[in-house]
Amino acid sequence: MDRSSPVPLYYQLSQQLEAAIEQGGLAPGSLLGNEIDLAARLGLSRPTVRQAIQSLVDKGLLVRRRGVGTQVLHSQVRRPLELSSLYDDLEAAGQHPATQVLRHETEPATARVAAALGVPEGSEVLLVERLRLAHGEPMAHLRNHLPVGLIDAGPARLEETGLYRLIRAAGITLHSARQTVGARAATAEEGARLAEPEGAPLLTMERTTYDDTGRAVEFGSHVYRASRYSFEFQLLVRP
Amino acid sequence: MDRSSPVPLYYQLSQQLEAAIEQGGLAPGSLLGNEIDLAARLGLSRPTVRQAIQSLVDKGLLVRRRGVGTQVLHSQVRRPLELSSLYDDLEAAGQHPATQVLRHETEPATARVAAALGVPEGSEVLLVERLRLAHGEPMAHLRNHLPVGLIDAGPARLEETGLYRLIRAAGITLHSARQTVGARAATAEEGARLAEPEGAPLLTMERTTYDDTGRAVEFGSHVYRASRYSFEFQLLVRP
DNA sequence: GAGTGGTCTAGACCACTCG
DNA sequence: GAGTGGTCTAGACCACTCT
Repeated sequence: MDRSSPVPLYYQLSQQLEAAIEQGGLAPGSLLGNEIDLAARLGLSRPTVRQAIQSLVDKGLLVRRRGVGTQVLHSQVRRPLELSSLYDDLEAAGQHPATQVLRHETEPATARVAAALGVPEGSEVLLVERLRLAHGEPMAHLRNHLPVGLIDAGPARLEETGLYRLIRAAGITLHSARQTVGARAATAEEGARLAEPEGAPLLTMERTTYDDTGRAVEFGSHVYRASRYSFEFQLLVRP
Repeated sequence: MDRSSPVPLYYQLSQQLEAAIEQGGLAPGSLLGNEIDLAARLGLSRPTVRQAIQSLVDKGLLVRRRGVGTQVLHSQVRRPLELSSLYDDLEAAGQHPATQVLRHETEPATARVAAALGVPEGSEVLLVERLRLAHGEPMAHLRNHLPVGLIDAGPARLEETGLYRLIRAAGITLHSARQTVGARAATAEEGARLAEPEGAPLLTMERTTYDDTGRAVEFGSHVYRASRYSFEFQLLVRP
């Protein structure tokens, strides 16, 4: 432990434990050893050690049982559910994402957009409509509405990166999002845009994203080719 | 605060605060007052008050800012993402769910089922195949594979309640699940089962559920009528 | 009965935000 | 500079599990 570091001690410890688990130093199913000894060995207080362990329990890497001990989970999978960026996901998967900006303009908010963003109906909002490609093939059609003035990026920057990065770059801290995922058949127009036949199944996602004060910063209506894309995520049960 | 109760003090406090927020006693955007005063007023120590507040921050009801204070979120929506039971969801929505058990038997595990459940390929596993109805209309076709002996419920009990309730009733603590949500066109057979035309869009979900030791307890391949059902959930951003 | 995690206390110092 | 949350300590007692 490095006491001169600005990184909190509990966080240093949780990262060391996580690394040990990921790299197999702590085998799945093995016991971690009790908190008191661990605290004494590291020269930390018990609450600090507990805080480190609790953060890994919250992440789903450890399980604690009263009277038994703290155990490394047999988990086959990791990766938590995150508020993800399609652009970043594709890039991380080596899919070479690209973006075509189809529209980038302000328009009066419809009732639905106004309700989602919490602005008056008819007030001006920014509409960004994009086609997302992977390996040069269309993957998804993305329509987003944002409050005007939230980001100052033009079409050029939108073609280089994802929307979430631009929102974060504007100093906004994302906090939560409400999503609805469904499916429907492609219209002729949608099919032409996504290189799918009319009637092909499409995955739809509507999402409203909120910042850390609870204000809506983005409302998206997205359509994905079901033949090329599915949502994958991990849920934790609330205790 | 009731010190004679077996309910932890931090939990009593977090429930009181949550109730005050839900019922509007604490307005969105308002500050909670500092921890020290709150602790003194309630006769608690500061770490105990912090634990209560932190649990609500984790739930997404409050936001804390160093140097500023603790604020009630302007949140428009609540309901966290949970490992949900379709049966319970429909029942809570007043949709009068019902179940037809189509199959309930053991069979040798296919490679895919074996990999998901972590059992040898070809070993016997329980297959439960059900049709879920709402208001008497088909909603979804549910296929689940489980380790044999995990639950001892026959078809009769499966028609009365959801699978998760039976698993929990068997003394198993659910911990996490890995889900994949996609879409595809209905085959003729699927269409007939769900009262949809062939080629109609269907929502698909595959899910492996794990207990608190990390062992897989259930693998499900489910198909929902996209015209009747969509997934709705809220995500929190990891700090 | 021994060992574990769960809860709780009463302090302390620091980093940050704001006026 | 005043006020806030963030971190940390060194104890204490309790509830539970297992042998």
